[in-house]
Amino acid sequence: MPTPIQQRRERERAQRQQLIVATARELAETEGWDAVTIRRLADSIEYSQPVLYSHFADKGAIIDAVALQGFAELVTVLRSAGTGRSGRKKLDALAKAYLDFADEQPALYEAMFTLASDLPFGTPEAPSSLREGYEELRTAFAAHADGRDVDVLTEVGWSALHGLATLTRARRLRPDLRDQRLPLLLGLLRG
Amino acid sequence: MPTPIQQRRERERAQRQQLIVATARELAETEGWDAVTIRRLADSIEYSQPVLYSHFADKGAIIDAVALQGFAELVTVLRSAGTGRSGRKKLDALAKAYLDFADEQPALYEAMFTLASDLPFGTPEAPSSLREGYEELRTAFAAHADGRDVDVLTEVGWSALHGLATLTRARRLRPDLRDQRLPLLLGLLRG
DNA sequence: CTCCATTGCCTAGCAATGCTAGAAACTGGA
DNA sequence: TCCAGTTTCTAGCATTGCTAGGCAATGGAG
Repeated sequence: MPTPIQQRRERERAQRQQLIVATARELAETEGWDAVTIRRLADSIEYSQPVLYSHFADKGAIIDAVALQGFAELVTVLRSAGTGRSGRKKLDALAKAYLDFADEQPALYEAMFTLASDLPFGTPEAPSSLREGYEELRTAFAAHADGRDVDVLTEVGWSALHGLATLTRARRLRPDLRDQRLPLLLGLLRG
Repeated sequence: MPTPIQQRRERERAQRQQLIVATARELAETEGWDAVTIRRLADSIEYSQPVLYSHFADKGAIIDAVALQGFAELVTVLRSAGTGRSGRKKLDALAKAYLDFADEQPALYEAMFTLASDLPFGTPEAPSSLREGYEELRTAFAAHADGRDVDVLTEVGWSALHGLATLTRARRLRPDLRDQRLPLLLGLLRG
């Protein structure tokens, strides 16, 4: 039975936790993840370092929290790109939305896919946004399965998008071909 | 005009440099890149830390050297997978070889694609193995271009393989669908 | 209003890391 | 045997993630 005063404290605590995550994300996006140190975060939120450790077990947990936020946002981005469309148009819109997301928030995407330390993925307690994101993609691919297994197609399509996103960011692909890659991929995917 | 004795010294130096790279790679593969510290490398090669810095500007340069070695090996792997085959068989073999390479030497692959600090890629002095690797893939894709731009197709195909490799390693794909993904991708790629 | 227990917070520090300055030791020729 | 030049090592710095132990604020009881 929580007293009102305890409730207020928990509220403030949750708020501060959110501030930590937001600060980490912002700093990562502007100066890169290397610049995200516990000391700088502590300075930013105007608390001492141990306070951070009362919210998160270690630095990795902070990154995980940012990643999780990223997945949640990716879901909403994909959803809004998909609503009102279907078939080919839906797939095109989702793919473009996915690449734009990765392109516009590279540090966030990095947290989600190369920094996050083993977020539970295939497990029951996979944070729901992960599964939801997958489902969102799946509905777009379903229309183009054409006899093929929808899940396999989704995984392969997602992998292609992910590879495109990461190799583009690492500048390993020719800039002058940039606008031709996604159309070609979409052509492949719809058979 | 180098005296013989200088030559010997340079030879020994090159040998030691190679030892550093090999040690870093081995340690990374067995214990992960986090375990690769300058101190441990120095201990392993039985020299003090500053000696390492007489070979490499910083730790990143060591990783880059490992990555470069990886690209050279990837080229030979792809070549040997491709020789004697053509058309569909060649593409299949190359793709499988690529994924096997990434799967069997995850730390090496990580050095090549997520750790390497800006190896010059699109530039004139892109270490030749990078361009050679791309060319090797390109020849395999050329047979299936079918009107499409070969370079775009190669980049997209490569991205898909890369995405598959990284997402698989991060355990974000369903293990039970593992054997179905590559065949489906190959089906897409050949049109 | 005063006291006190509980909770929350901060100061100070540890161990490990990448990297470097300066001294010491070795090398090979005179 | 000695010396100049190079190579190597010892010792240390600054920064990092993380933690122990003490201090202070908070809010209820008398």
